[in-house]
Amino acid sequence: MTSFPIPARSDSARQSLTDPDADALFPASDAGSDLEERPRRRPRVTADQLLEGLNEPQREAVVHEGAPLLVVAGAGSGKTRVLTRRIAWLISERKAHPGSILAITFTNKAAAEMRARVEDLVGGRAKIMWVSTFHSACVRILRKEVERFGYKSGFSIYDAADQKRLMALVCKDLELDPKRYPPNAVLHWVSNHKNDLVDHESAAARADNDLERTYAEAYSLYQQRLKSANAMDFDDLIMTTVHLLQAFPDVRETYRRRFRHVLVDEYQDTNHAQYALVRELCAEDPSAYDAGSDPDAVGPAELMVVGDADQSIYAFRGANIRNILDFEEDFPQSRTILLEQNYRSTQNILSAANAVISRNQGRKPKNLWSDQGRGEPIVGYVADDEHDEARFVAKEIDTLTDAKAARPGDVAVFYRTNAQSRVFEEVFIRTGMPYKVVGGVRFYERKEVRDAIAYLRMLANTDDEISLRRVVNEPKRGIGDRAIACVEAMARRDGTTFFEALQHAEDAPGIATRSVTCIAGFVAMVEELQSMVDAGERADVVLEATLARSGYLAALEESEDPQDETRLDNLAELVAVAREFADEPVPPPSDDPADLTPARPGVPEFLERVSLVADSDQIPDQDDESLGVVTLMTLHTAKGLEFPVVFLTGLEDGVFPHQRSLGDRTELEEERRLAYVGLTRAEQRLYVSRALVRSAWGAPAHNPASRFLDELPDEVMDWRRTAAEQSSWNRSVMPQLPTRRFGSASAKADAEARGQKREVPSLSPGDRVTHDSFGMGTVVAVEGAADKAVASIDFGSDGVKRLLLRYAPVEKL
DNA sequence: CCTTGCCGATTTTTT
DNA sequence: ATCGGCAAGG
Repeated sequence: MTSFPIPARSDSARQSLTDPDADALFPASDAGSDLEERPRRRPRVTADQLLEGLNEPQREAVVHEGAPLLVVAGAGSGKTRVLTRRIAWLISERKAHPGSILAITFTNKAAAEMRARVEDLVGGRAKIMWVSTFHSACVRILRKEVERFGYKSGFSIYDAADQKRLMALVCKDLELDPKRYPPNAVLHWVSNHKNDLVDHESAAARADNDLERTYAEAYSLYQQRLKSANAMDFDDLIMTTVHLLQAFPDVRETYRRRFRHVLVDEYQDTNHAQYALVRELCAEDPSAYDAGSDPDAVGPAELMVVGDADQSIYAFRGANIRNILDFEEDFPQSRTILLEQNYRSTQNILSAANAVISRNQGRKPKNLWSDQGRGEPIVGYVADDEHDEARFVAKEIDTLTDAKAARPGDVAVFYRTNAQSRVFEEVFIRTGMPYKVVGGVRFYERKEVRDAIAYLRMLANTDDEISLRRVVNEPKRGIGDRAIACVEAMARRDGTTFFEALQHAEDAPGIATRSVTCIAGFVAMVEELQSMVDAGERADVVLEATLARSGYLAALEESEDPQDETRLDNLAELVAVAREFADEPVPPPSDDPADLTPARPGVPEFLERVSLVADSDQIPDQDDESLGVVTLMTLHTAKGLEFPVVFLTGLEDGVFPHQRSLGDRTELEEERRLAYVGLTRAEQRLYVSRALVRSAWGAPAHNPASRFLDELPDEVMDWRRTAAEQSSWNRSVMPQLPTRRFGSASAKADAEARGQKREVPSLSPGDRVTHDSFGMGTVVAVEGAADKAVASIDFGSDGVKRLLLRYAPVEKL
């Protein structure tokens, strides 16, 4: 089963996944005539209706006026509801112009849904609100204003892969040793600085050792290359917007005047740059809008942020949990409202989640409670290995669906890392269970899709050298490295862009005549396609023309490689996505001069949509008629969602919590928050499981129980199968083969569970070893040291294996 | 100039 | 285990 994550359409139906009470505004008596039938244009919603069904703190949050407001919303406490009702309240009761509202959500899907729900309440005028992610909002501002910084409005947006490619080029130019300066590490360093609003000049100025100076140099060159390609990376979108607002008071005033209400969801996951952006837009700091110097200055916008410090799980990408913890100090006049009643889960599930999260130090205590009764116990299962774990999950879903206790669409399977999805897919395919993997090897990351996108990008922005170089010889058209190097040298010499140099490639010194002919053909094709883009042609039409005209389709069709058939399918899918995009109704042009809604569904608009989609934008809509499909995803992607039945899998130290977090308390606490997020996604039934043996990198590894399992209170647990049953079963039924595997290893593993670190055995050629599944062997060679040590071991009939000693269950004899 | 084969890294989580 | 990037051959 192939699954195509398709970007959520902006008008996608609201789904019951995301909010349980979605949305009991019109009570039972009215339910027959239901939402669809109400006149689309101007539903009359009274104040009472807007407040109906809200508890006291929720109601206060909806009607609050004036000072900045922090809503601390525990998991499942109805924060989406509060946000949508508040927005409706602002428009309907407080007569706010919908265009004066800026609501920031975490994903485009959440944004679309919020907009739809507000529309249900107040009608179509809600369309002109800005409801978007930080990144989308910034792009909209930048498209309009960034020329002041010397970028062109059609700038490209580089994703992680583009960034890496560019940084690799930069490192090569600087002749950095990739061992000492891995492009990824440099990128990470750069990203951290951008998230802290440190531009490359300041970074260079504050570098105080050789390592930092080298990084800063790479940052600087990387930034230059971005700019000359007229491109920005994700972090630039935010940082540049903040710098723009700071550098140009008139721009800042335009937006401050426009946005009178700013609402931010998932505030615990904002980074410093996003925090600064909010402050710029709200003018919270009185000194920042000194009325004396600027007579047109406006007062601060009303700010409401919603979040839960216990669900902060993005520190690794720069999120700063202090933003929410320090809100009251940052905004001294602010008010805080706590939402502690949980409407989602049974008490057993909440007790489990509370018990786990309470182990974190220095958190503000919260008392989440539910009046839904204890519910089912939490089911625990210890599997032999990851396949057994997957079989258990599949069988359990089968049992539930047979008993009509759940539909496949009610079920979600969570895991820590994307790689863990495979086993579940295998079992689900075998048993015919309908499923969908969200995230992972994403549609937009497949080679052919990236190639197609690169074509479009290059057409929309010929300065985009990274995209241009990607497609210049794809499919093969006789423009090789040699020719590229000649053209590049000329571009550098003359200070022109790479594309300009291509246009008169015949002048390049040392270039072969044959290459020149090939290049001329390429340039002609690009120029022809460009004229379509310039004419504002629909994205799907341009895409199809590009795939045909470039020979890309033909090359795939002729290919023998069976993989290329899938590639064709994927491209067809991409065209379909583009068509769907181009067919979307264009929002009515607004009278507002600051309105930036893209007007045409052309190539630039399509690229923007494609660049900013998130994993969770691809969660299947489970409409109420169908049985739906089981959803598989990482714990990170699961944030903000909820399901009647949840399987939390791979609860093993080293898997979850992740290996890399084991040595560091703050990282371990983030993992624990992730566990908390996972546990609190469940409404009715929750399963936790682990595998005694899990294969990674081809070698089986023996993992001890996750410490989070120990933190679950006994009284809420129902252990279907424990480690003790497991090993005794193994010993009695299959004594000969796996005893060695479990007999020696489990005692050792338990010891290791406490000691945290698995030590790497030191081996040298000639040593005799045993391996948990290959048996006895002789070391042939050892390369690398410590964590990276790899040994070649001769296992006789099993052959010579190369094993990463950190993971391989090898013992020296 | 393009294909084949080997080596090496990769896996934490994502807008 | 798999994929992508580099070195040698056609």
